[in-house]
Amino acid sequence: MSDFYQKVYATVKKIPKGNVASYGQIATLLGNPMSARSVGWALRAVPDSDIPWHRVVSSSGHLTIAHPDVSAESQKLLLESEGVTVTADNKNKLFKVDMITYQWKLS
DNA sequence: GGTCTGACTAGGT
DNA sequence: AACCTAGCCAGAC
Repeated sequence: MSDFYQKVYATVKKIPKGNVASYGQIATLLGNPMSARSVGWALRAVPDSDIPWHRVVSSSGHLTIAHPDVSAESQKLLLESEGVTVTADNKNKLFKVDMITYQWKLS
């Protein structure tokens, strides 16, 4: 397991319940603003369910998940269970959250 | 060690 | 507003 993965997981764990963060935001916190794609790559291989990966969405708020065993619908349910409103676009083919309201803001 | 791929993004059509 | 393109970085081969 590379340091990069560890950093990503550690940062994702810090996202408060009921909030979401973008891939780019995570990357910025790691010190590499341009490595948003790599953040997604790390989340793809999340080792345990102890990590709130569902709180990470694209910068536009879309649930652009691509995982063999987990669907965007599962992510939607997880977010809603934390009080995050998830809207459905294009007849449930794509979900998204309101970043203005729910994006993780550092204090 | 070069190439390809992708849970990304910002900017342009 | 939906779609396309070009940069980015880390992993897999």
